[in-house]
Amino acid sequence: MALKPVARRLVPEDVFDQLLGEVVDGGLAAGDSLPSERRLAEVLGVSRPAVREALQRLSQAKLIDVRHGGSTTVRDFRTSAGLDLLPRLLVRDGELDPRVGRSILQARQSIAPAVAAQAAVSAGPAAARALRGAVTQLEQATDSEARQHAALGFWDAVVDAADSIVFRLLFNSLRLAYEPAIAALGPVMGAEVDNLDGYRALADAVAAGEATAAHAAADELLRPATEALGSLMALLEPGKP
Amino acid sequence: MALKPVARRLVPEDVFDQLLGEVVDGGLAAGDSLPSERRLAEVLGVSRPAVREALQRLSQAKLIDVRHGGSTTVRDFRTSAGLDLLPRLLVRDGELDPRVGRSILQARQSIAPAVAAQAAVSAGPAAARALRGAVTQLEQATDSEARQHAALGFWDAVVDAADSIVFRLLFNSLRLAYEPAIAALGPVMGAEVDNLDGYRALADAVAAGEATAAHAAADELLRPATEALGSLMALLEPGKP
DNA sequence: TCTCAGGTACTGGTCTTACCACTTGACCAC
DNA sequence: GTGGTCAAGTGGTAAGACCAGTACCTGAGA
Repeated sequence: MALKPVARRLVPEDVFDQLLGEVVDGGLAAGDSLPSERRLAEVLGVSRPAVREALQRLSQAKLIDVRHGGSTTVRDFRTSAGLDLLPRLLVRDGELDPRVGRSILQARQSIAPAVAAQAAVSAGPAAARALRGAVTQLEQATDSEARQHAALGFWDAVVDAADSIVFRLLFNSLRLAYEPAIAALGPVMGAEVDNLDGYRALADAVAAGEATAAHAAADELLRPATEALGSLMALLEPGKP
Repeated sequence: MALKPVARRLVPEDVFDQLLGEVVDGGLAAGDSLPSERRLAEVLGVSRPAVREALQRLSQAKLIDVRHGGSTTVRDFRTSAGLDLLPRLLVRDGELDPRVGRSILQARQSIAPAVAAQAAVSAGPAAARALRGAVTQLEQATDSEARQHAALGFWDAVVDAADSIVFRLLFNSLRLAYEPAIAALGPVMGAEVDNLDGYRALADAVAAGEATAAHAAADELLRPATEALGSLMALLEPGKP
């Protein structure tokens, strides 16, 4: 019996999602003016504070520009939004955007080896222990989804070992985008998380402080999935703009 | 007579900043409970909606956990916050945190070459033109600060050429952290933005589609500043934890 | 006819108050 | 122990009012 928590839609959250959708889908183009708070509240059938909360959140995400006394306008999210917008771009209306997914895997392929190399430089005994523990977790995971979660835990340990606040926050942002998509990504990532030798090699290199080896191990570990999704995308969108 | 615009503190913004400071400075540890909204409003002398807006923004930044009916608790921002928090961490109380700054330059050193390489792969004629225009801007900038802004414009063009939504949002996040610190970073970055040959070499490599050369050019361009700040930090904090 | 000061209508910013919905914990009956 | 009930406290939402800043139009003066 698989029960799941009931989804409770909060009003400002709903308003936020609706406006966000309009902005990222282009229904509201950059430079457009939004209706006034009172008008929005009336149209949506909610109170003004609810609209206000949603607008403030959009403003914090750099998606709109609110000016006291003037009208609030839509910004170009591609040039202003930060990485925290990524989860909202990857899964839209419950569906994965394959172009965003490919971009994530490409970025991962570029960045993860660098993180691994830095982890090898700064890792102490405690970090090495944590890394080995993560490998054990990975070995004990039974199904593919559990292994994907364990793999996230492994990379979490690598990022910890790297001891970099930027890499840490960057990892958090990417994980936030990745986690909701784990089930959908199972087929693509299955081979990668089954490659236990790859994880062991990476963990050993980091623990031994061998930056070059760690870099290479991470690159090898991730490359198959990156290339698999890359060629898959090339098939799906032959005439990419 | 040098007048400057009066700082218009908006109430929710002020509340947000105060609570944010408590969270990142450890005055409120992870797991701690915040006072109720009514209590906070009373203590701070503002209305509840104002407090609410601030709390919602903290919640969106993944810094607190708000539960209907229960108390709102502080989360561990190191494991939950996204990269959009970076600007707030880099400059705190008007001062730069050198450890965060060093982390940013290290991450830049790791990531930028990868972006340059991908730009070389995907750049079309338009992107190459934009890149050359950015170099021209850089050549025409007179003082150091203008050159730093022009350098940002150059990297903006590189990121555009890479045609990756993740790299684009990542760049936006880093730029948002970097821009307020430009004046303070002048001494460290001066030599880098004076290295016009380095930018030209990188632009040429990207325009020519030579990924390996672009990677190397970007690495060379950024390395001096990275190492300069790295050794500076090593001096400042000999017993880094 | 042009220019610009002033008014006016509309926008976001803030507060107050009230009520609803949910969680918690204590108490009580079974 | 188990489950039900209730009260108190919390966040969620709404309505209305007023303050503060902006955009625009209007009319007097040049």
